[in-house]
Amino acid sequence: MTIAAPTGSSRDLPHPQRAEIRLEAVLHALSDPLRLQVVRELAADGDELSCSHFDLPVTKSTTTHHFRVLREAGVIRQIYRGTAKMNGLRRDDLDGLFPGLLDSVLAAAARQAVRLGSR
Amino acid sequence: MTIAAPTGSSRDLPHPQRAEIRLEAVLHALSDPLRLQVVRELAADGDELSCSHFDLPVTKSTTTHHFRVLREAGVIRQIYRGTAKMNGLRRDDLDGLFPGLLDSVLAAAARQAVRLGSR
DNA sequence: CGACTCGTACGATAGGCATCGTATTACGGT
DNA sequence: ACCGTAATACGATGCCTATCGTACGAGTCG
Repeated sequence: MTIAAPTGSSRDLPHPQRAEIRLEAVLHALSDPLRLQVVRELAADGDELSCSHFDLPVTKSTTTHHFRVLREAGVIRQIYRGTAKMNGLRRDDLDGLFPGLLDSVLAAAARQAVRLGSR
Repeated sequence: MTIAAPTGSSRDLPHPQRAEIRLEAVLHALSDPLRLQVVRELAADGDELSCSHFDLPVTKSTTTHHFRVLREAGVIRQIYRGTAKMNGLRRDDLDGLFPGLLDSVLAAAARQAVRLGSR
């Protein structure tokens, strides 16, 4: 065990395995407007985005908290890339576990955004 | 306006109109295991069910609370029918607002039920 | 090295919520 | 008219959570 850091970074974050992801936790994670917005942007971009890319109307502490909720629910995957932390949707795992769910939620969110003030 | 009670009952419950239903509220309502279970049974039955039909591991007070959350989120419709209160899924409204969402969630719940101890 | 940036950790706080128990109201039947 | 049943209302309680502020740790670049 002399080797501590497998991939080069000394920091690594706990992610639930695919089989550990619970539907209720996913729904709960998505039921917050801030977090749903983050997920929508991640899905729209399709790639990894840094935490600082998002311009959320809360402090950095709160932002960290929301990202952790999403990660612990299994919705996103976070990895450190130098000084930034990159966030990516776990689309493969979610689609594998709950086919169509993520797309339905994203479509619903998009529809509602149009229905309300859009923006 | 001499007629007060349209359908015969003096009690009526506040329901959000279709346009008032918010995705976040729906997701939050479905993120509770008890409530998700109720919605699954309602969807399986396809018809209206009385509150007392459900055998939830909580007291009646708590049951009332959960049904109210579902109703106020716009997930179910409740009407008094004599001494019982019948509950029905607002499938038409939900499908109209968020096509495919409800079915995805139900399918996801069914899959997870099989994946875990089923029952 | 030193300074700056990104994000975490920890504490504190206030509000929400799931839960209960008990008292109360509304209907239906005897 | 009376009782039983279905469900609500209300108050209490303890937990969860969204939010903040400040202090700290890890990397990057001058």
